[in-house]
Amino acid sequence: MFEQCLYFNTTSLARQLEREWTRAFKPYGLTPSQTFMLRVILSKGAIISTDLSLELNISKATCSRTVEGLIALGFVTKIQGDTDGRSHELHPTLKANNISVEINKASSEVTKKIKRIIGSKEFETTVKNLREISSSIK
Amino acid sequence: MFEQCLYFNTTSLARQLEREWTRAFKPYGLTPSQTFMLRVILSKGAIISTDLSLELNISKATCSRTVEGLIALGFVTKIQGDTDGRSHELHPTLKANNISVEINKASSEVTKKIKRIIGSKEFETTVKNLREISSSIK
DNA sequence: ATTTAATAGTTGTATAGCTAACTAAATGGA
DNA sequence: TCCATTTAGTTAGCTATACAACTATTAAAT
Repeated sequence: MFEQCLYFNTTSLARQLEREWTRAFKPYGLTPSQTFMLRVILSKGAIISTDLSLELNISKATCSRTVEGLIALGFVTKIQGDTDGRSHELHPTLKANNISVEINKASSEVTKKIKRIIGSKEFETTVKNLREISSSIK
Repeated sequence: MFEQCLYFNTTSLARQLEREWTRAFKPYGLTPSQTFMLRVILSKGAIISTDLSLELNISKATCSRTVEGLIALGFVTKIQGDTDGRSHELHPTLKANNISVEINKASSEVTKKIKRIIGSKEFETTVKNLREISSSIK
């Protein structure tokens, strides 16, 4: 019924992709949201909440809760920086560093699989279009 | 960081679109999920839960909960059909019929706005690509 | 006809997301 | 210096979503 609808088709595909990436990260006891956040923290080494929510395009409330989860799982620690008393730096733990390579690989495996199915070219133009739409309505 | 990632960019755009469509349907006291479900029910006249979840690409559990919400709001009624004792038909109420035209219009206004920003052509190829990806990984 | 399978829906439990309201700390005038 | 404003983060309360386990009903098999 909603063949032409951007909202419907985007949210619908998002749900399907959620399933794929959930499966990929399950061996590490992590959800996609947790994993993507952890990947940012790992790649930056240290980052504060505000920057993290910008990078991930989520609200600060959601960011706060996801960080909480990663701390509970022992993948992240909060470290009080000396510059600003309101915020603290988020650091990856050893446990996080140990799976860093693997979670990146798990994600790229799913990507490869989908690229194989739909073709590299269509994959890339679609991603490009998504980003353009996203940034133009921001 | 995830410029090339289909998962990240799809879910990220989905969140932004959610905001746009939420605003559009707010005057009717409905969320996007509720509204899209109601639009299906209005267009079919009568439909059972299983068909509804297929049409919307959601799980039967989610479907059940969303229907519950629409009933509580007085937009839908459950009617026991005579064919199958396990299921019941979902019918739109008068209250639903009264806003039918308006909610369709509200949705197409948002669509128009976004099309104006990004261009009709890009809009349409993107939607087409999303559908192709969706159906090929199903 | 009776037992087994499959199907339709609901409910429990969990994560992810949002907005709004809040606390605490830093910044900027006056 | 002190008050007002901004900024950083958390908490409350809500919806949407899924999977898994459940009830009830129908269909199929023997």
